[in-house]
Amino acid sequence: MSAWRDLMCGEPRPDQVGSELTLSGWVARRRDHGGLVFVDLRDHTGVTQLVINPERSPVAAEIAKEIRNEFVLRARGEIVARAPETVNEAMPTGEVELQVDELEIVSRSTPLPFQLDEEGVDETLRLRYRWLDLRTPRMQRNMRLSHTVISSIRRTMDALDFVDVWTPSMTRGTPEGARDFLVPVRLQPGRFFALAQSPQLFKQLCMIGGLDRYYQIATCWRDEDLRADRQFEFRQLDLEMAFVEREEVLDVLERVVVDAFAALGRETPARPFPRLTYADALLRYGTDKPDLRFALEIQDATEVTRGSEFGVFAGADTVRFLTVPRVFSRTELQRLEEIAKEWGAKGLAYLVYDGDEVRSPIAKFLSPTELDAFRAEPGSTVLFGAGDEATVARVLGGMRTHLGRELELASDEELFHWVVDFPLFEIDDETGSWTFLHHPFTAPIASHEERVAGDPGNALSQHYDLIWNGWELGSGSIRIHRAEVQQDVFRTMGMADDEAREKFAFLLDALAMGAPPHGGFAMGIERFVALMADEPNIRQVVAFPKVSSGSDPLTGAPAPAGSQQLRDLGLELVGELPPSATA
RNA sequence: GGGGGCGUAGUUCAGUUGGUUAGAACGCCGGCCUGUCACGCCGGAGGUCGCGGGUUCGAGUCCCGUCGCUCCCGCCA
Repeated sequence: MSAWRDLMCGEPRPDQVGSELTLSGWVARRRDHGGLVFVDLRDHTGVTQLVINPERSPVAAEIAKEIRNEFVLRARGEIVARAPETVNEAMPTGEVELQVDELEIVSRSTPLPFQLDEEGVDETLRLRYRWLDLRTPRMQRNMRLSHTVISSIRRTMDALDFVDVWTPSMTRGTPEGARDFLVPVRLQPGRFFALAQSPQLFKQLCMIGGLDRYYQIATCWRDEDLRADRQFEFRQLDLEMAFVEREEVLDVLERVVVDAFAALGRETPARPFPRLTYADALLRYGTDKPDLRFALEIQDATEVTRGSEFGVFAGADTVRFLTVPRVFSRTELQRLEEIAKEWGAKGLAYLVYDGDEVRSPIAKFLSPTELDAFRAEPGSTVLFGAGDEATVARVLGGMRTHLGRELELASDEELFHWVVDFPLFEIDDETGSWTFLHHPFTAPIASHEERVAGDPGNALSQHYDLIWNGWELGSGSIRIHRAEVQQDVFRTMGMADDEAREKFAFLLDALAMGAPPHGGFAMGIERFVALMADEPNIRQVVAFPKVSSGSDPLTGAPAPAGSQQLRDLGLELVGELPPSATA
């Protein structure tokens, strides 16, 4: 029993009536009745009412006059039962209260910049005073939920004999992928570390090093624009396993997810999670991370519309449509068309089945066969995408997601699924040459190894994504474990052998010295927790996040560097910089 | 780099077609109050309407620019 508190503020109950004890916490509210003073004393467990009665303790009553919101108090007194008419059924501790004998103001507080019980407070203000925001039930819940998830993950990994290995944050820049955060080095001016975008290569080296099952809650850094689900720095459950095939990796991840649900006392999702191929996902949902909580599916009409009298259909590589169980007004359709155009559509053809009537500017061009193919229930709308395949998928996929959200079509179940059989390569729009879809260490499926060099566009990879309600939780793959396959991949990407050697000598050497087959996964911790907490962005589950411009309202970082500091690093600022950049 | 939304008191917001001294609630300060629990009552302080420019007799309101926040596209191996 500490002198500071014998119970937490949420704990007093009727069976403790009569006990003399100390409570410590923050003042949530003071109700001063002139004589009697009531104080709601709060900590993260809850609130207990203190009663300061001048007849019981004149000294405490004198002190109580000074009390303001968010003062830290220590109160010693007796837990007493409340009179029946003063019981507060709305609070767990509402049957009792602490009659205060001794009261100490442990710490004072200035008036707050915002009220802790107010909703909708500007987020920058909350972040500027995050220590206050953290006191709110929302943030307490999120921080503790985050902890519960992470400790559950560690338990699962431990139970499955994974070894937690620390890998460097400061490492060598990766030539492709996201922008690196660079760290200048005083001992070697002009040279830079890059902050790790992920421990990818190190964990592969762990496998080659015989560590067999590696994991880490790894912090990663990527210098890309921030989003609701993206921060400069974030954590991932990073794992890698030797002598495994895809199914064993997926099994581990499913356990991690199910155990986390159980740790939070929630109904666990059914295993195994459904599988969807990349090709199927793109065809039916127009995206590789579909939200499957609603059933809308895209259908292909390319065959049906071949030779259509509607020129747009006839001239398109691909024609697909999405049937939505709702009728839209002209205005709504115009709005949808604008959205479709933002995604690259030239327009948005539609058929509205409004009762017996079909509203559509294009119906008159369509043959009976076509109309038959598109026929839908009265009270629905068919939306078309026509053009190249990628654009059609993007437009109709985007439309599906947009309408799913807008029309609130999603069921309230938690849906996890895997997307598998991704292509190994895609054409880089800028260079016109082959580039990897995920990273260059992903293995092709065994029967497609020859295609790496011979037919890259048709080589499927052993990559897999884990999707939860339309959010990409993470991804992984079986990796290349043979140096010659790795060389083939680099060559297909147009990387000369000496260039590959220069950038990845250590990997190629390692692969050449007894590399076991291996594969792994990386799951975004903050995304997982944000979804668990039902928060719309990951800032709400990060203790001290950055805002979308990339700055931290609390510390004011990033900040200019002093000129001496820059000189030590061999750095000089050039070009036009905002005034704030000069120290 | 591009597109959308927002910016009025410490906070959350209202502010009509451009028109008198920019309001409310909560918070804050002072006073009263011994059973409240969103305590109550009385009184008070508090505003560069994000910033700059323009139109106008007159701008919180209209226009242009800019800054900040936010969501999205690009980007995120």
